[in-house]
Amino acid sequence: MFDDVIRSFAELDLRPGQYSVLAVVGHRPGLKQSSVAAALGIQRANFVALINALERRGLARRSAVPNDRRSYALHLTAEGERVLARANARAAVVEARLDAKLGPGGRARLLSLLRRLGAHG
Amino acid sequence: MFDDVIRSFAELDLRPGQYSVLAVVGHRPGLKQSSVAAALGIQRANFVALINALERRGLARRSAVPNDRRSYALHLTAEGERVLARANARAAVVEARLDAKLGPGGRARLLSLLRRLGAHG
DNA sequence: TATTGTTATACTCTATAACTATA
DNA sequence: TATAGTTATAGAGTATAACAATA
Repeated sequence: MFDDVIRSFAELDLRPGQYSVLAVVGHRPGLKQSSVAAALGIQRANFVALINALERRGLARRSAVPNDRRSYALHLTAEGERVLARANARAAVVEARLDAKLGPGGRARLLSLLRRLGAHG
Repeated sequence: MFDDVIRSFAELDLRPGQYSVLAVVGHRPGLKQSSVAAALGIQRANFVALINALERRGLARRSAVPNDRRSYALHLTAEGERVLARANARAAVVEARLDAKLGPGGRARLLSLLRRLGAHG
């Protein structure tokens, strides 16, 4: 299933981790670099190369934060928004395939069970 | 959940992949090295270091196969059986924790849904 | 003192190509 | 020709320590 996701994004030259960054930054523009990393469970040391690559490709950009010269705020470029939209479309196709396999209500039942696994205690 | 498994085996100095090898070889002694690798979805090139480590620790051993001098048959040593038994006990504890989180019948429902995800088509 | 971004480094898992010795 | 085991190598992903700039 994860390989299916990887193949699906490969045509956009996007790794799953890169897609998750685009999705978070697209949904909440202006978040600090380390906040995005934390939201995705990525350590900030490892996040640097990730955001570097997206910035080099012109999909995301760092911008200065007023009142805190240590931080960068992250935004998508117009091209980044376009790539994110195309990736979302592909993700929807993968999800539809999953739903077809799981049957009606299957996804909700699966997510409910998986949430319990993550519950603390 | 996977981190829980890793922590649980760490006290036996066993990685999840090593445990899976012990489990397969313990359950079906005499399988060829490449059959065990294939059964676990591990490429034979990467399996070499894995089985080397288990053999060096005295948990598993390679033995000659009659009529095919290319192959090795894999078996557990007495110590390997003991470590496997202790690992199985720890795995049972982890499983009990999972069952407690999932509730009655939860595991069966979860496995049923996951099996559908793996179904071809 | 603590935090942000960064670099360097190391370890695990995985993937591929190529070799050898057998079949 | 094909297969079993092996070696070498490279790429991701991830983890920790340490540093400079800033708070």
